[in-house]
Amino acid sequence: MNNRRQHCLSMLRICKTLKAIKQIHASLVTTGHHTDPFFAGKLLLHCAVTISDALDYARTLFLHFPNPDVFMYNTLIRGFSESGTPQNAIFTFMDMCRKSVDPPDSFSFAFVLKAAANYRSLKDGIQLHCQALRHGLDTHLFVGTTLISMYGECGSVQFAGKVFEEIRQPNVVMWNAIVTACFRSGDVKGAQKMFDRMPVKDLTSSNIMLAGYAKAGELELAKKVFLEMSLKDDVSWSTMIAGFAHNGCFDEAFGYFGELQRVGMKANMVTLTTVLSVCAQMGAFDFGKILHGFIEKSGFSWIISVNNALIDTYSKCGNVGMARLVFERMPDKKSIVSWTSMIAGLAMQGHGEQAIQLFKEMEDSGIRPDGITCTSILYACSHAGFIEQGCAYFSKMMDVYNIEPTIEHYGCMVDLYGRAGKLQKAFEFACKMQIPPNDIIWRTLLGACSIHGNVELAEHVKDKLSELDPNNSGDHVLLSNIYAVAGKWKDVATVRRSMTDQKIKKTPGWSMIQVDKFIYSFVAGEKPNEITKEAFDKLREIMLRLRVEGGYVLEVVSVLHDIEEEEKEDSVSKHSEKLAVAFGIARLCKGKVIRIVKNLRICRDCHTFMKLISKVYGLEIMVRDRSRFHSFSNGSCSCKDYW
DNA sequence: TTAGGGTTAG
Repeated sequence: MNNRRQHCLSMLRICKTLKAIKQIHASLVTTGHHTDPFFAGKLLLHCAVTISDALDYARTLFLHFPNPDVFMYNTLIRGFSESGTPQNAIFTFMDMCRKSVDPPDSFSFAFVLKAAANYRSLKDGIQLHCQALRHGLDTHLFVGTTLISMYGECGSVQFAGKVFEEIRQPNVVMWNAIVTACFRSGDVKGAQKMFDRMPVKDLTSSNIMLAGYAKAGELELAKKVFLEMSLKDDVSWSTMIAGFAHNGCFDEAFGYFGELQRVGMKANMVTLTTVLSVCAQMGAFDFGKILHGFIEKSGFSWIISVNNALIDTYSKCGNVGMARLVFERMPDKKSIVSWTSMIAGLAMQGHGEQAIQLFKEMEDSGIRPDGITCTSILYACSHAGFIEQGCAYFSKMMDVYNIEPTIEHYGCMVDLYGRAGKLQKAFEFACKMQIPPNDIIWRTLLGACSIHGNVELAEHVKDKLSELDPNNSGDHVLLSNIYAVAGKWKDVATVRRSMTDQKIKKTPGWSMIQVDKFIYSFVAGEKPNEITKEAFDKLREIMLRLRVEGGYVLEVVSVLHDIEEEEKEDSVSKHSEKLAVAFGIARLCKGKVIRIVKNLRICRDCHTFMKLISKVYGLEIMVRDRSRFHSFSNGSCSCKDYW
């Protein structure tokens, strides 16, 4: 019997797929061991916990087992608690209380409380707490710790505190749990107090403080703790990098990465994915390439998450070819994140057909899309003008893949109709949504009204926005631009006045360009300096050449005021991306691709301008705007003028 | 205790 047990265990150890699990199950049935609690328990554990997609099979196994013991109940609860449907863990737990001969133990409570925490159900959490109390397990170290975590996740720091104070001698894990719970509930001061009270602090406790401060945006406090730490590990460093990156302080995030290397600490895979995501957000292509080289050399290139980050980085830095190369190189190891990143990357570049083709390949290879994959394919359709395909994917998502649409999916659909000029359809769709439309939905529609010049609907939509997000400067500017295009100058003035009255400031546009090792940024309306003077001089020269050789005429519709034509020209010609591209032409070597990152969307005039430069100067220009890429070459753009 | 894919707009 012992030999058989050993054999079964070693079989399970090497078993990685559901198919292999089924074979082991079949062999247990032939020998009659499938009803033995030992074998059944181990098999169940493997299905419910170890293998990622075998939870349904675990449930079937469980249901066919005549008298499941506590271990089997706990295993199924554990599997469900980490799944997409943690509520099932609660149902299994209730079933256990009703039917099982043995009562739930500390493990049952630890797992089921984790489930309540995972879907943030305070109501279920409290009921489970009462049950734990009834069984005398509420002060058990494991159960108590999960109770604290659960209350923290559910935002109830008071209850977490009450549980904590009941424990006579909390260990360090429990202290960490109460500090985390405070941070989770947004109680930074409480976390600080608890941290000060801790009798013993280990490295983990300090790391929790770093992460908590950083997530709360308290970067100075995080820095202080970091400096005071006598011992720092790789987690401390990557927490700092991620913390600064999350708060938009990319330079400092990079700084910590440099410092980490200087002190001789080794970057782990989390650090690398974090730094890559900073590159992606900044559009820092050259640095991304250096990191890629480092990853290859240091043996991280087989890790799925690192590859996913590389795909995303290359995509967001405009090199979809390199992204594709990384993607193709991971044949059996693509995760749903890999597929989604690649589809989104293609979509951002305006390669709608290729995105759809890849989605098909994914389906053919038996991979099920998740909600985010569906958002990406809908995004691809809306940005390529594929209305029918977009609608078909939306239906397929619900009917075939059983995915409930979220606000993001609805957003894509409103964009799909709106961008294509079907404004009425877009409006009706927004009104009929299963969830209440948020500001983004209405803003999408306002953007569509701007593209297609529909003043009446724009005013109606702006009213909705004024209820949901009244101080958003972009909405005011957009409405003002819509009026300006329609020549309604009185209305333009009214919007302008209300912006001044409410102290709403227009976000200035900026563009960045890297030349050699430096990043230069150009901000609309900033004071002239040496760099901008150089850019302006070059820009004047370029404009002249484009007028003569390319027949360029400024498009000046999208300017706020009713001002003289000449002044409008001046305003449009100052757009930051024009200055950045002029600077690039002045400073970069011939033949080098000009890469620009911009914070807002590119305007129609700048778009025409870039197309002409690419033709007249024989250059390749890449502009990453707020939401996508424009690759200009030989007089045309990859977005096919649809954006 | 750290990370990684998604909707809009200025």
